Amino acid sequence: MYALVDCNNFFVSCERVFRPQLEGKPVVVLSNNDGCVVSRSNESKAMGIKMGTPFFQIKTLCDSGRVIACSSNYALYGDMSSRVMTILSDSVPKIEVYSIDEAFLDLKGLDYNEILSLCRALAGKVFKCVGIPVSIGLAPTRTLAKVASHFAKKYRAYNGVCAIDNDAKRIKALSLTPIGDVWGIGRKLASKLVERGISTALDFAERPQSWVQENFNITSVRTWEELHGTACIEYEKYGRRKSICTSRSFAEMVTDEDELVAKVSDFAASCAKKLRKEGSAAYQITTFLYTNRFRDDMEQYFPSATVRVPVAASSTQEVVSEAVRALKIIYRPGYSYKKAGVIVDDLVMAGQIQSAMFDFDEKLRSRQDRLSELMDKVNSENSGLLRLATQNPGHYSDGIRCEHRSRLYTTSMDDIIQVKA
DNA sequence: TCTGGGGTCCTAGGACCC
DNA sequence: TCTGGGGTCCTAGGACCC
Repeated sequence: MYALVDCNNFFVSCERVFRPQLEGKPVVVLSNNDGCVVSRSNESKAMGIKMGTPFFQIKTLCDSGRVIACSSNYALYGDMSSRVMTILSDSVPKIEVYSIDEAFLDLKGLDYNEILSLCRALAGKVFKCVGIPVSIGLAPTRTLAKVASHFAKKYRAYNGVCAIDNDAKRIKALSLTPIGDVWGIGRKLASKLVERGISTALDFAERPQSWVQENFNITSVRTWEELHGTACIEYEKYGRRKSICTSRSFAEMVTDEDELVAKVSDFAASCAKKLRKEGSAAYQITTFLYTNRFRDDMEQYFPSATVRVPVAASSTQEVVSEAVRALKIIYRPGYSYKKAGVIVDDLVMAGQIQSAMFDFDEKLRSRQDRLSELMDKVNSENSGLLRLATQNPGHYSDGIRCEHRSRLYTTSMDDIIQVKA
């Protein structure tokens, strides 16, 4: 059996832990820049507010106090998440953290009765210790566990834990699940399936496997298998990430090249820091720019440029200078840019970097690496104190809108440092 | 006026090889 | 004028996830 533990309305629940007065009220959490809705309480869902709704469309509701909006506070959510995950991993042999608010539990070797009571106890323990309500779905495959967790969340009678543990329950659950709600069936696929008369997960499962194979791809066949109770989506191997990205939309559109250089430098510096933190280095650095895709009245331009380095890089200096080089390749005056970002990929572990045969810059590289190490050390105590001259003073998140931000309740030192900076 | 950010996997098609 | 066949590898872009 697989168990999927899913935190209910996670970001909203995090806010409520520290502001209990939000309990029972319609609350939403907004994305960066107070752009759109990314988490909703049950009450705001009931009002018909959809995931991804642009904030300006519900601003009147918020201004009149009928809905409470919070700016997102990722430092807080990350910290709450790790508290939840710690409790889970202390309680079962192995967990796989699937996202900030979800984890699969490996329950091998436990007998069924034990599993059910363990899951009930776990849900209680997480709520008691962290204050976050969770739903747990139990089933023979991950896809069915996802389905089960939806039922656990939707119907109070389950008390937070729902098991799909026989065929009758499986059929019943699938018949009540819209095809688009199935894990792995996205918008495009769902509409194709609906066109072919398939509206529920059961409709899909009842088609012959050969039909799925002929009309769709391997991913859909796996989903079909999983819905039938055959596990075929593997436990993710704990590999390192294959790419790292830092990007932001801007509150105000940017036209000036120097301003973009400063922002891209910040994003690149952030990528370099993430690389060093997990002990890897990158052969490829990509910079991309977006104009505002919602403005039909303006010229659109979505360029990107990728540069390769001969020796995998993780120093702030090198990643920043390559990202800026890529930016200068794609920058065109006359456009208003709404978003930019830097991606580093083709990653290797820092210990396994292959030196280039004619690396005339070897000394320079090793000095830059040492300097970056030093920057990390200083910056860990004084966030953002040391930076390259091309970077912005302050933090790249400064200047983006967050007018409804909660305090950094669990990481208060960071709070103070941010205020100083 | 105002519309997020960070990932993974799959596949078609091109480049290249013999 | 006529211009093969079969295989692998790589990559960009699409679809999906939270």
